Amino acid sequence: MHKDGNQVRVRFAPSPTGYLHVGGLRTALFNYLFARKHGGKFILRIEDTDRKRSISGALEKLTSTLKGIGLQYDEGPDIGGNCGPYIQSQRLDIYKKYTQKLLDSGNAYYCFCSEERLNNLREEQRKRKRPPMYDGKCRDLSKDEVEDKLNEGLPFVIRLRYPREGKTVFDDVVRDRVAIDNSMVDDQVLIKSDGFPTYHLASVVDDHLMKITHVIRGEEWLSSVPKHIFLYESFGWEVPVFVHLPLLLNPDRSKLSKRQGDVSVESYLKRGYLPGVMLNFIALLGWHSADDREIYSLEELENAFSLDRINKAGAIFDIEKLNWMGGQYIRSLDVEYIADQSRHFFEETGIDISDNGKYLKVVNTARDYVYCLSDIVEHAKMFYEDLIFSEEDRELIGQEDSRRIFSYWIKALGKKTGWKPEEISLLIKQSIGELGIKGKNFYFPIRLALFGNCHGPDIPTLINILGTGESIKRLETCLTQ
RNA sequence: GUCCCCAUCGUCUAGUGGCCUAGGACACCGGCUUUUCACGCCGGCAGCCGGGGUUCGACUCCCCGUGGGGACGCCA
Repeated sequence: MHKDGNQVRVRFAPSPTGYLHVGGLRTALFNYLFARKHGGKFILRIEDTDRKRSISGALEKLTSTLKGIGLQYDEGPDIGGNCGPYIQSQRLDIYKKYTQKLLDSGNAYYCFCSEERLNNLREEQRKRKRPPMYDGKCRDLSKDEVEDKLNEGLPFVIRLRYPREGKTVFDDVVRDRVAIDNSMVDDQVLIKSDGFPTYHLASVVDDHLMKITHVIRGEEWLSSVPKHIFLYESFGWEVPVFVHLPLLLNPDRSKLSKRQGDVSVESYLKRGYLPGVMLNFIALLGWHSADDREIYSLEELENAFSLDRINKAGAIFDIEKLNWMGGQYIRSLDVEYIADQSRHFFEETGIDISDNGKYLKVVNTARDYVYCLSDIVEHAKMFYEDLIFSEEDRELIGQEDSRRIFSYWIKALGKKTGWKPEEISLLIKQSIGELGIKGKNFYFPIRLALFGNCHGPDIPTLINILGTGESIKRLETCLTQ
């Protein structure tokens, strides 16, 4: 299943931006699934080589989100492993060592060009409708020239001396064979002037040192593969298998971004989209089994997943379908589980749910209306709080017929406690007959009195949840208004 | 602009030359159920980007267009 019969080792390598992007979650998930499917290892590595972008606390947030959603990694910054450290900013000496090898072999060179010169160069090239690339000014500096500039203390970067002739052909599990002309590949900066490596150097070095067998990442990396291959070959290392995943897209088909909606996994989780839902939904963006199945637990995905069923085309992140799936899960899981997961949403609102029997009934009823847990409160609070009536509601409540209904029901319900739903159904029929009020004129006032809304669960359910005492109390409240 | 990638209902997708009169799911529309809403059930609408080949036969293979996306940073 992989080269040399070695154990599969894959990694998810995000930069610590402060939240987990749904695109990142998809990459993480596919890596995870592939590792689990083949009994391999799933590694978390933090790519914090951009000092401007790193945010404090991001690491903790990331690791807890990953674990919370169920993607437990086998090696990583907080849990260690044999190939650490797993944070790139702690591996600077390693990159330095390998950069020196590149310098020695002539596959990299010092560049002293100022940012200003580079900007002007690019601008000029753009104007001439040429691809913006480094012009190689420092590519052929003599040893002495380099020495002099270094001694002068000039700031420098180290660039890859990429061949200008020929073409690079490589295989990708998703894209098949890809060919890129070497003349199109830039002399990539490997070490920035602050001494930190860029992605290209760091990820190649780390992937090799961490014995990564399959590089599974987003398609945005496809065009830099030649640089990576050149690096592997310069070091004399084996090139891993590349798997470039189709991009996740905004509704307008551009690369999924936070400008067009919520892309933070944490915020979905916070709103009570179940972890399993996020995973299940996102697995289907770019992957699909041969049959029509769409609902999978993480464990089932681990078994069903395979790289050869990954799609080539990008997929729009469609929140409508996410919502549908959310509702499916909320309705099909054990009510105890849903109730338990929803508990804190009620507590945050200050609702007293200490009566567990009632709480379970409430959740069981309210879950028909929602696709994420936080919305349950909206459909449940009427069972706990005093009802608020609009002007229109009051008018209906105050009508003579309404008052007759309330009186009748107060009296009827008061005869006993522990009414069963079937008995309530019977009582409804009976009261309609005796009062001579039917249809909307009967149901709307009583529903309003009990629930504060003309729409919602049926009356037997309402009374069953509220209990006889509270039901009578609510009817009396309306009668005295 | 250059290079690379991609292309089946509005969306996610099944389809690997005949099983396709193109299947499923979301959304949408209609019906049933319900006092109502929601859930649920049933049904419907809707697609192979275009043009050339190859072939007895193309959604499927090839070419050319077109369209979309990505990359072109001392960001990842």
